[in-house]
Amino acid sequence: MTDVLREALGRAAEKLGAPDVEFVLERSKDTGHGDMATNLAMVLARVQKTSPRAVAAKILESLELPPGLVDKTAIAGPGFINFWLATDELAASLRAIIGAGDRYGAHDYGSGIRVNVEFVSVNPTGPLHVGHGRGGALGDAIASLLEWSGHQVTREFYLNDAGVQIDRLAQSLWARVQEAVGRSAEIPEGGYHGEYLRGDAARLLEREGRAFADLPEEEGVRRCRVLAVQAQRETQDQDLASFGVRFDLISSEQAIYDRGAIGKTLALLHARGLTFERDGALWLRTTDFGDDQDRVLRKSDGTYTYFLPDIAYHVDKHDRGFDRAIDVWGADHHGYIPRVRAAMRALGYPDEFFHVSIVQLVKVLRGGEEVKMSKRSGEFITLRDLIDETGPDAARYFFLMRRADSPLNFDLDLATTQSDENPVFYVQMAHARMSGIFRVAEIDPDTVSADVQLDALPAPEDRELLKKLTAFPEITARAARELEPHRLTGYLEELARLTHGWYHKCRVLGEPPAVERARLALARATRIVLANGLTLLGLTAPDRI
RNA sequence: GCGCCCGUAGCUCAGGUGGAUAGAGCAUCAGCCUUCUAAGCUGAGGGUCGUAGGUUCGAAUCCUACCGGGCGCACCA
Repeated sequence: MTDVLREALGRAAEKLGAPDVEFVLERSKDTGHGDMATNLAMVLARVQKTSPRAVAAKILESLELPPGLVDKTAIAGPGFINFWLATDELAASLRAIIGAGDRYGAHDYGSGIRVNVEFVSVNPTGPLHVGHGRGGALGDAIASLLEWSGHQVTREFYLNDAGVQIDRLAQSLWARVQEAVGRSAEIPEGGYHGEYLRGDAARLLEREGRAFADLPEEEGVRRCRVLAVQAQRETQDQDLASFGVRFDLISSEQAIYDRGAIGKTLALLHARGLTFERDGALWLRTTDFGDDQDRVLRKSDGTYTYFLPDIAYHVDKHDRGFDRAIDVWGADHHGYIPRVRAAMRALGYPDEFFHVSIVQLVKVLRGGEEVKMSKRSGEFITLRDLIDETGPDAARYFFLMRRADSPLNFDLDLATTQSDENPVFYVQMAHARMSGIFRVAEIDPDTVSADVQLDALPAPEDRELLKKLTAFPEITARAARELEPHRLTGYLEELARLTHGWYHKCRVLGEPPAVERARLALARATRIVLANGLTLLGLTAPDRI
């Protein structure tokens, strides 16, 4: 309906001699301002140097609207034009919601666009902590939003299974193995002190036999390299699975080395004349592409920096045919963005190809006090601990309810509260209440007819709730375009508030038949939108709580 | 020192491609239970949108400077 109105306004602007003017058509924030509002007159007035209200009057004169769309128009404030939508138009929206069902809010504008969303991508050196949980929730939600707008999405995890940190992990595990058979052993400098390696060592000995500990150190450590990574990956996968996050592909850094992608990437950059040698090292001239200093690709000792395999990995994403590569990174990596972007430009990729969403830190609060985390000592709140305490729904919701680039306070007490103060509970409760109506009536909601007389909805709350439902597709589109799932949690809370208010004020069952039928349809539509929003974010939509 | 992010109600935060009287939740205060879940609802108070300039008919939003907080500035990963 907004499209029809927008086109009509565009044609009116054309008649007034401004064919390509950009204007805003939005939902009115205030019910006194009708259902829709546009600033078209004010924008035109600026160009034509006349009074906005006078222009608004001219627009309304030349505006040709199809019948049955708008009941009433008004010029208001500094020159806004407000529209009151006809009841028939709202009735059509109700039918559209019910007709689309679990696809209501989906779009197809992303059709044919292939997107790679890479997230979590934590080193396989220990369990996931809460920060990874936020990245996981965000990446998964971004991926889902893009799918809902028609994109073809691959969820990918980049596994840093090469490099010096894996050596230290292997040495640390070997030390725990020695310890487990009663020998004294030291965790190496920069190694991993966490308790989890003790458990891994015990399981390893059980599986491989006690003789494993008697291997020569070199061989023992070598085998620990593989076994340690495997053990951490298993734990991480279990944690992610119970969090409802699943990947289409795990990409290994080691594999990038093994298949010679490093050399190819180097050759690619060299062929473009963008590398140079200085002080025995090989550099990439990233300053030509917006970075504030050039970066080393190959150190003077002959080994590669992390930067080079990372470029190779993104080349690989590009070669696999993705139109966009979206990376979800922790805030501590944001300084790394300019050099990777520079590398992408150096390779001639369009700027839209590479995007990074930064996730800020999570502060966990209990009883109003911060729960301190220290990775160095090996004591930190793991994602597992968090899920065990709050359940996956609350954890996911809390991670998503703030903008990713602002720090998050995760209030454990609030997340586990079964009351309206808890936003997850509040939204799920709204869904459960809608389901409750059908349960009591002993009606299958999917059989409720959408073909109802909207005049039979007597309360303003009926109309307000329905209008809110019709905003859902705009919210999913905006959230997908901006890669901002928090827009959806915010919308769901607003919708839940209206739903609870409507439920309280407007009875459904036992009303006159026409009213009951209309409200059953409205309850069905509300249930659909709440369920779609929750499902999209990876949460359950319970029928009872 | 340089770069990026942030600064909005007592608290936690939306709004940020310039638009109408700056919003929500929590907290506070005042009310409301013969109900399809009170696990709920209604109302009130509460603001120099960090500060100072600038652009504009119009700035929380854009620009500049400054103040405060976070993160980053490796031939680490």
